[in-house]
Order: sequence, then structure tokens, then C-alpha cells
Amino acid sequence: MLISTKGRYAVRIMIDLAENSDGGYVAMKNVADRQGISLKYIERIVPLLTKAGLIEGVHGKGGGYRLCREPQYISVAEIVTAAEGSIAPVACLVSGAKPCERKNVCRTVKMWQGAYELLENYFKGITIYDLMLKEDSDKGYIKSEIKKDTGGLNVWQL
Amino acid sequence: MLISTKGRYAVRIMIDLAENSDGGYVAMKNVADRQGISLKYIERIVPLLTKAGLIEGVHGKGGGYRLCREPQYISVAEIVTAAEGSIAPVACLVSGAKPCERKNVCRTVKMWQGAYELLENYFKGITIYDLMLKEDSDKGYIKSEIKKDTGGLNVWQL
DNA sequence: CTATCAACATACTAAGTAGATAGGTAAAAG
DNA sequence: CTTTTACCTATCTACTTAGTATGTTGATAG
Repeated sequence: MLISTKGRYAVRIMIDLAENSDGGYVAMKNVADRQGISLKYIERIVPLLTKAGLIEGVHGKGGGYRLCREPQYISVAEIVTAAEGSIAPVACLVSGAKPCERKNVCRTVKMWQGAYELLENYFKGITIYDLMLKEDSDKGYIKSEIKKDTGGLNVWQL
Repeated sequence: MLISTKGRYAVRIMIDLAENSDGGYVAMKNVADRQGISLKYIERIVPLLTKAGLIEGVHGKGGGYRLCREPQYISVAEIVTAAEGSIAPVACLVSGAKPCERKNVCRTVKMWQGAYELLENYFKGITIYDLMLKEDSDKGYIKSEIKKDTGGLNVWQL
């Protein structure tokens, strides 16, 4: 599987923070309740997002987490990469992987590379803002302000 | 990881069969030697390709395997799906997966679905013929005869 | 008919990953 | 000083990955 629960939960946590913050901090206990994810499991995903500079937390009463940037400037690619470590579809394309000795002979590596770029560009083109529920519109999804080139596809939007 | 060694080896085995057959059968011992993959490991990948109707084998001396179809009619999508079981990027999209109870609420499923379709179409558009080494051309890759819609991308071709 | 070759089948293993849970410590607010 | 919440470390079970080992079955060559 390319994206495990870790990556999927990470996206949902980010959406939840975006939707349920008035600019202040949101406690992970509340996120856990709303999302139906164990708090303990959330607590081991969240440090990955903090280290990636996507969220920040404060201790104690009234504490919690909040996004470091506006939702329209946080891409799904960033979140999933932070949570999963990589979104490379094959092991030999993970950055830091030991170089394949058949690389010069390999007739398939370009194909995998193409799949990787396709995925990366797709997820770079989707932001948290795109995934938020917005009351000011009943037309469903609104496109984010920074719109990346997805090859004119936008398959994900129905 | 979306595609493990099983899927990657499967593609390489198929290419090897396409390149090293004169229409007759090719012994997996030879494929193993050429590809540098353990024969024993090959022997547990190959039944998956047979079951999928991609290759067929005959026992005994002079036996081996051969493709059931011409290389230009065998897509990478078929091979990888046969070897891996699925190329769904997330668990909830694997066919036969237990239906998610948050499906109606889920703000992310469309996005995963889009990634799935992107990948599937990409790999459907690449055939064994596209990946073969062809002596009659020094321009590198030649496009397959059946050309699927890949959204005009063809990222994989350099 | 029998030796050989190669597909086909089953069992096993060592290492790693997935998906959590348990039990704490540290800091901030009231 | 108690409550709240982030933060840290360890443990656990089940499953998957990437193989190896040891055969059996079936076809062919001699």
C-alpha cells in the first residue's frame, strides 16, 4: 500500500484542525473524538507533522495544536510525505535508498519515475483548503488559491 | 510501498520472456540467471501470472513459459495487479475491502480515488512492448500500438 | 524405460511493518 | 498544587516481505 492509516489519519487530523480552530489551539483529545481515532495513535502521528513544520503545539490547559500556515498553503503531498516518510511507489526511488546496481540496465525505472512524478504533482495540487467543508458554499468543493499544474486532469474533483 | 519486488520482478520477467523467446518456451532458470533473481523466488511469482492468463508453461525438457499474448497487448497494469493483488494506493479502495463506515462523512475518499485512477490509467497505457529493447531502433523507446489515454502526459517517456 | 529437465506445490524462516496500546514525564494555566 | 494537554518510550500482536528448502508431477530425449 502506498498510503497507510498513518498518512490518511494525518490528512484527516490536518483537516480537523483547519475546520475546528478559531485561530487558537485545538486539543488532540477533541480531534480524536471527532475523527474516531485513538488518541494514543494520534499522539504518534502528530510529532511527524510538528517536525515537518506543519503544525505547532502548546502544553497545558487551553493548549493543543494549530496549523503553522493557512489551509490553502498546505498541500496533501507535504502531509503524506511527513507522515509516511515518502510517497515513492517503489523502493528504489525512495530518497536515500541504496543505489540499484542494475540502474543502467533497468528498462523499468523510467516508468516508475513517471508514476512517482504523476502522484507527487497530483498531491501537490491538492491543499487542505480543497478538502475542508465550507459553509459559505453548497456547491461542494472549492479550488485552492494556489493551483498547481496537474496536467489538466483534476480527476479527484468528481 | 505501492509496488514491492513481487510486482517489479513480475514486470521484468515478462519483458525477459518477450525479449528472449522465438515463439517457443523459455525456461525460468535462464530468466533467473539473466535477471539476477533467485529461481526459487521467481517460482512463486510466476503462478500469479499464469493464473491471470498472462503466461503459460509446459513441463519437462524444452519446456518453460511463454506469453499468452503479443507484448503490445499486455499492459503493466495487468501484470502488477496480478502480482500484487491490487494497485490501490489506500486500503479502503482495494476491491473486496470492508466498506468504511465513515464513507459518507469522508472528505478525502474522492482524492484517493483520483490518485487510484491516475495510476491505473498510467499503467494501462504502458505495455511490455514499450519496455522492450528493440534493435531495429536506436531512438530508444517506441510507443505501443494500442495507445491508451494517459491524459496527454506520458511522463514516463523521459 | 529411464534419466533429466523444468514446472508446480507446500512448508518454513528471518526481518520488517502496520496499527495500535500502556505508562509514564514535562509544561502551562487556574 | 491540581488539572490539562503535549510529549516520550516501550511493548504487543498480526501481518507482510523477501526469500529458502524440499519435495512432487509431468514431459521429453536418449
